Amino acid sequence: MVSHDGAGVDPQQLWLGTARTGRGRKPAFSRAAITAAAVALADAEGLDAVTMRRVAAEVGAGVMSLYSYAPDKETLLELMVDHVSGELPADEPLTGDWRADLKAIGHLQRALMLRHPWLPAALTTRRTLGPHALAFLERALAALRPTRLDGAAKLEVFSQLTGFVAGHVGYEIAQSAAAEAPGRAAAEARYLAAVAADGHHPELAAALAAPGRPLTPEATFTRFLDRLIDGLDTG
Amino acid sequence: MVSHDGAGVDPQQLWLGTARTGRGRKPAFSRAAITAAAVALADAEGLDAVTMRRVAAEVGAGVMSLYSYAPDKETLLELMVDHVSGELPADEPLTGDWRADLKAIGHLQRALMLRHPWLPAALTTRRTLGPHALAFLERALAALRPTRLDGAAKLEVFSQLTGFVAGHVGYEIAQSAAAEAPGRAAAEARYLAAVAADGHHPELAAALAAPGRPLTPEATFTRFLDRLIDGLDTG
DNA sequence: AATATTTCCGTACACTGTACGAGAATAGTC
DNA sequence: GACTATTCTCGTACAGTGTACGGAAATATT
Repeated sequence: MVSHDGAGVDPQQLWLGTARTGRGRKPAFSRAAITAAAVALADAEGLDAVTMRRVAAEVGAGVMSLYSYAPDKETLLELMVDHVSGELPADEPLTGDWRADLKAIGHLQRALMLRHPWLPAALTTRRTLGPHALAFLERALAALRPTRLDGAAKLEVFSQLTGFVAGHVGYEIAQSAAAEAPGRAAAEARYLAAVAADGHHPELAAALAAPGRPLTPEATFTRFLDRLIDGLDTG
Repeated sequence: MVSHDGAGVDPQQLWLGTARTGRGRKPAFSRAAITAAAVALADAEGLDAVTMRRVAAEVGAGVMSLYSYAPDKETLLELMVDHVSGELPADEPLTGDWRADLKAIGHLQRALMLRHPWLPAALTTRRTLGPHALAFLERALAALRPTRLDGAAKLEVFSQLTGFVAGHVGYEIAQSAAAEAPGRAAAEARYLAAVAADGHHPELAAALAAPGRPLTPEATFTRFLDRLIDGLDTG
C-alpha cells in the first residue's frame, strides 16, 4: 500500500494516512494526481465518464495500479469530493455578522457546485468528511459562533445548508442542461402546452399564460438562501 | 410497440402514449407492472439493484421484452419516478392558507421520499413531468393561487421546494443509513473526536463537547421548511 | 391462406469494477 | 554484493451491466 493508505474496516482511516516504511518499490503516481485526473474527467464529461480505465489512461497508469491508491471506486469518489472541497476558501476572515457570513458560505458552495456539476449528485449519496470538508465545516462553525446554538444545532445548520444548496444547484443544472439542447426544450414546451390545453390543468395553463419576466437562477438562489438564513433562530 | 408507446426523438412522447392498432401480437406484460416491479426492487434493495435482468426476472419476462415497454433504462427510471409520484394525493381540498398548504405539500413530499429512499438520488439527475407529477404540480399551483406571484415565480417555488425536500431527505437518509451500521457510526465518532483533538479544529471540538439534546429529523425538517415558506414573498 | 404488424426473447458484444498473481523495484541485513 | 522482505505495477480473467440484432410466435387485416 502506498503512503497515504486507506483500506480497512474503519472507513475514516482513509483520511488519516499511514507513514511509508521506506521499504518496497516507490510509488509511481500519487493519490492527488489520480484524484485530480478523475475530477478533470468528471468536469469535462460527467460522472459517468469516470471509469477506472479512463482515469488510469488519463494518468498513464495500468488500471489495477489505481487500487494501490484507493481500495475501490467508491473511495475514489469520496476523494474527488474532498479534493474539490479544497477549492473552498477556509481561512478568509469572517465579518462577525453570522447571517451574512453564512450566506457567503452558501454562495461559495453554489459556485463550487456549478464549477463541478457532478457534485450535487455525488453528495446526495455520500457524506464526506475529509480534511478539506472539515476545514470548511470549521469555518462554518466559526461563523455560527455568535448565535448561541448548541453544538448539534450548529452541525445541523451546516448539514442543512449543504443539502439545500445541493438540491438547488442540482435542479439548476438539470434546467440549464435541458435549455442547452434547444430541440428538447422546445419539445418540452410543446408538451406542457398540450397538457395545459387538456382542461384538467387550469392552474398550469394560467401559470404558462402569465409568465412574468424570466428569473435568473442566481437571483432565485439568493432569494431562497436569504429566506432560509434570515429565518434561522438564534437559539 | 406496446400501447403506451414511448420511443422517439421527442422525449415527452413517453407520456402521451399511442393507440394500439390492434394488429400484431398482444402484449403479455404492461408498462405499469414492469414499473411497479422496478419500484419494489428499488424500495427493497436500493437503486443499484434495479437492473434490466432483475426487473425482467421479477416480472417473469425475458430481458429484452422490457424494451417493448420502455426504450431504455433511463426511461424506466423516469417511469419509476412518476409511478411513485402517484402516491401523492392530488385532489384533497386546500385550506386556503397558502403557507399551510405549501407546508403540507412539503411534508407529503418528504414522506414519499422516506418511503422510497432512492427518490432523492433519482431526482437529482432527472426532471420528470409525467401525469402524476403534473397532477401534483397542479395542486401546488392551486395552493399558490392566493399569492399573486406570476406564473414563472410559482413554478420556481415548486421547483425549489422539491429541490429543498430532496436535498434534506437525501441527507436524512445518509445519516440514518450511517446510524444503522453501529460499527461505522462509532468509527466516525472516533475519527471526529481525533480530528477535534488535533488542535486545528477548535470550533468542531467545541461543538462536539456541547452537544445539546438530540434533534429529531422530523423537527429539523419542519423548522427549516417553515422558515423557507414563511419567508416567501407574496409577490 | 397470405400478409402485415407487433411482441417475445436467446444470443452476442462492448463495457464495467475488481480479484488474482506474477514480475519489478526498493531498503535493510548480513 | 547477495539475500530477503516489502511494496508497487499491471496483464489477465471473470461476473455483471445495458442493449443491438434478428428469428420465432402471435394476432388482425386482406
